[in-house]
Amino acid sequence: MLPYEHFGYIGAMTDSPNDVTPDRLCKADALPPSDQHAQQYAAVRNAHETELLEDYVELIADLLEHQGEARSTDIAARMGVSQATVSKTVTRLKSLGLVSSKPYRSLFLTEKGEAMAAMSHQRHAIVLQFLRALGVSDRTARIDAEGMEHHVSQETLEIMQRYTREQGRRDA
Amino acid sequence: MLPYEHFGYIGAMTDSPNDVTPDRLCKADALPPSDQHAQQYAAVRNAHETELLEDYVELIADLLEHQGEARSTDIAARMGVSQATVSKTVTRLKSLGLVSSKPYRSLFLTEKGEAMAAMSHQRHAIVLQFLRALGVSDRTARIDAEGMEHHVSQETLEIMQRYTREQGRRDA
DNA sequence: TCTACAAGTTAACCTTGGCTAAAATACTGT
DNA sequence: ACAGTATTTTAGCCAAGGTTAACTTGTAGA
Repeated sequence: MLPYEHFGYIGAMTDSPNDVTPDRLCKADALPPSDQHAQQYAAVRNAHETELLEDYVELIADLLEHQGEARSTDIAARMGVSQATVSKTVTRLKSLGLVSSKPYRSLFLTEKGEAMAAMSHQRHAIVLQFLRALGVSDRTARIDAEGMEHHVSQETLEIMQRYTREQGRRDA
Repeated sequence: MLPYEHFGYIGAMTDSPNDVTPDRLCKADALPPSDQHAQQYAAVRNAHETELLEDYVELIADLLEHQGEARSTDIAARMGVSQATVSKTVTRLKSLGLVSSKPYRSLFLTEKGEAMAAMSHQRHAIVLQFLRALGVSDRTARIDAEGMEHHVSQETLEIMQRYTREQGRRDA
């Protein structure tokens, strides 16, 4: 069974179709020009390339901070993946100059890796806080943030940040 | 050069670090339990599996609607990939029962494919409208929506929808 | 100390999603 | 009708990210 079959959103929507597709997005809405359309997909593919690397680096930074060291076992457990997979990915991270380590020893971030981790962490935090400020439950916000963070442009990040800030003021 | 190096978000943030990391997310913030953490990543991997399929199916539906037929050439141009890639992916879509076609002929969606396309389209529309309602520019909203749509849970979708609706009322 | 168990690595394999180049099929215009 | 062009498919290549199984290394306890 395909994952999407679990999603079951269609049923939940049929009662208010007008809210879903206002005029500017309904049937008559034309397709964007091919080249622009292609650029959108290219952006997504581009994001995919670094997504996993960012997740690793971010996780390694978190482990270093909270546990004092970053071990493959922990990464494997937290990523829900086998140790062999971690080992292979770490090799790649090393070849990209993001991570350093001696064989059979725990992992460290290079300067480049730390920069990436810091950026990733910021982005993650902004998206997570935004979702919570919107009213999304903590559990869901965490899951969604994990997936969304790599696809949010700087423009949108700034807007999310502003929203979160204003929302906080409103509560106070 | 890694794609993330183009992003350059760190510089933009250093002036207001307090807005970025409030107490509950700052250094002291503990890691979630391993198994829950693993589930988050699993959810992302799961989304990745269907992402591309959904994009294809959604695009095929759009082409059928706006151009009357869905040809590999158009898909290749719009996705920004080679025709060979399209051909291979379409083979997979057929084996999954989402698309049907005769060799060297244009493509159709099965019932299952249409259901997926409809769901995908709805989700896409909700996210896009939400971003625009937030104040994101059209160009950016399109790009971000394309990447984000596959990672937004139903709970968040409903909240986005409500926000967009209320925002619309406020404007009126 | 040395033996067992835990942790890390390596090898061999799979699928997906890209690519190019070449072959097969469909379409169009004279 | 058929020659030439456009489209689609096939074959062979590659890298990424996953797996299991077997091997190496590190470490802690008797």
